[in-house]
Amino acid sequence: MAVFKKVEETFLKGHKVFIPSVSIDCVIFGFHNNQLKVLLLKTLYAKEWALPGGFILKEEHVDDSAKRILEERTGLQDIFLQQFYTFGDPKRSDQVYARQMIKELQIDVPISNWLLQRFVSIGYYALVDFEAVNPTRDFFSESCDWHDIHELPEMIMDHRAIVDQALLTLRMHLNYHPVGYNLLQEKFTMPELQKLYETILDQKLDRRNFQRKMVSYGILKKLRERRKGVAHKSPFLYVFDLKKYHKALKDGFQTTW
Amino acid sequence: MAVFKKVEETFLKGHKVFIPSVSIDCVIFGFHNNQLKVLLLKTLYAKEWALPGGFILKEEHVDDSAKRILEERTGLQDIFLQQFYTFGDPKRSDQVYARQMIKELQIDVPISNWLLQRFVSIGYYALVDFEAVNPTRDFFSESCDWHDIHELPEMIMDHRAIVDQALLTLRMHLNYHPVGYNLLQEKFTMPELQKLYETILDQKLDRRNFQRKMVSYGILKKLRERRKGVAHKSPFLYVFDLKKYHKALKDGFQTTW
DNA sequence: CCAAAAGTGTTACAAGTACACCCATGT
DNA sequence: ACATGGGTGTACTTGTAACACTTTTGG
Repeated sequence: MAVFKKVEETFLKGHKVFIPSVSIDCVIFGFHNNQLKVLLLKTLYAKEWALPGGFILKEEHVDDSAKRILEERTGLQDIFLQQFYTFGDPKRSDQVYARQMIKELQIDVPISNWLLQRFVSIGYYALVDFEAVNPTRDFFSESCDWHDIHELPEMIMDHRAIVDQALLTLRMHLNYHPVGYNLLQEKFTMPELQKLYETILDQKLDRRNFQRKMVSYGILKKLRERRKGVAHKSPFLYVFDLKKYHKALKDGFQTTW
Repeated sequence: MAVFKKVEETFLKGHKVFIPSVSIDCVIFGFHNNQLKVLLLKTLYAKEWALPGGFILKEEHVDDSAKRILEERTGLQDIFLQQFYTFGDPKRSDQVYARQMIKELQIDVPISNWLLQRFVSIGYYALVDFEAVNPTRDFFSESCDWHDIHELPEMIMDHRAIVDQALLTLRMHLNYHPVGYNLLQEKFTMPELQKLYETILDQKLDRRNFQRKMVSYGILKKLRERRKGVAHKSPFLYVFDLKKYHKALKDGFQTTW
């Protein structure tokens, strides 16, 4: 059984390729049907779900580890990734689930095994195009699925707190870095962009003020095209003006002082 | 020689008490003579300076490790501490300096020694009362001193970049969390508070607008007392209204949306 | 008595908020 | 034809920026 082999190999040989004590957890946000979604893995040997995560190769930049983990779960490259916090509570206890696993799989693993040690976990959040993602489970899980941010299932360890922290950070960053580019299709309408903001911020925004503010950033290009086949008045399509978008990101959007 | 003993012990027995692969670096900010200062350690076996840092005890919360490290260097408890980024470039190479040390001290250490491995470092910044600090060196350094943020000496590894990142983060946080409370004496004048802000932000601010804005936060108490013995008109003293200060911190100062 | 710093107030402009009208589209 | 959502404009409120005058103090 391939899964068994792979899990056993990770337990027994992981310490040769990964650095110990440090893991990575990714909160992958997507947007679909006007809802903010998070990509989760159903654990094999527990009823809870888990964040896509992994370990850091001995000579790998931590950012690259996160990127690698993300590519494996989504099939996407060039993902928008942002480190947001490192979780260092000794009682996060990655061990509980790991112990359950070796018990279920009846792998012969000493208590000193690297995976049974305490882990500090570096949290990254990612913004991805929901449609483009091909959710792919890993060897420690039975499936990989999107979950509405408002209806998250039971999650292992402190993963729920990690999601909450990621969302808080994303909300903060929203003021500095317009995120639509990463979460929407190439072409989108203003109402769609607004729904995205409303969903992330979990509050209603004024239609007209939102439009004015977005336009004022000067990073959007309004197309002559309109969204077809929808009920009511057909809205205009927009795309990000990548040149101006990246320039604005570099210069920063807001400073107050 | 006590230093030798302690360093040797860390190399040889550190892996029994600390978790591997993870270190902590602290950027300790103080304010003195209208200048922003950073507390640095002069390394024993190199000409460069280093950030106060350390490792995480096996059962210790990472926040507590940072707190412990800070207490050891400053003699202060209850310090304002904020995790701001985790540095994970494999080429940060903590090893260079460690290797230099074992060469100088002629300690017999195998290449597999825990301290010669790659480290991921969690960055914390701290805001402390300059006057209250008693700078104390550790066993890897010959002295511990304040340095002006604008005149930093040569620093080991990526420590300079860590300081820069800490300062950037502090500037960002300034909009959300007024920091005067941690960096100034209990009683202070408005011009002193303004100097602090100007120093952190590295820009002049308008006297009158600054005062109005600060007062509008409603977290200061104006005393009847004035600063005595200074040239020119004596300025009023202020203290933080701790009750309102903490309430404001919890509620947040700014949200824009 | 004067230079330098501190206290205070006013005005102009930009940004954010609230709200109203008309238009296009599918049912 | 009409209900629903989309496009656009305008007044009001708040916040930020720029700026001037008076007061106090030590030298």
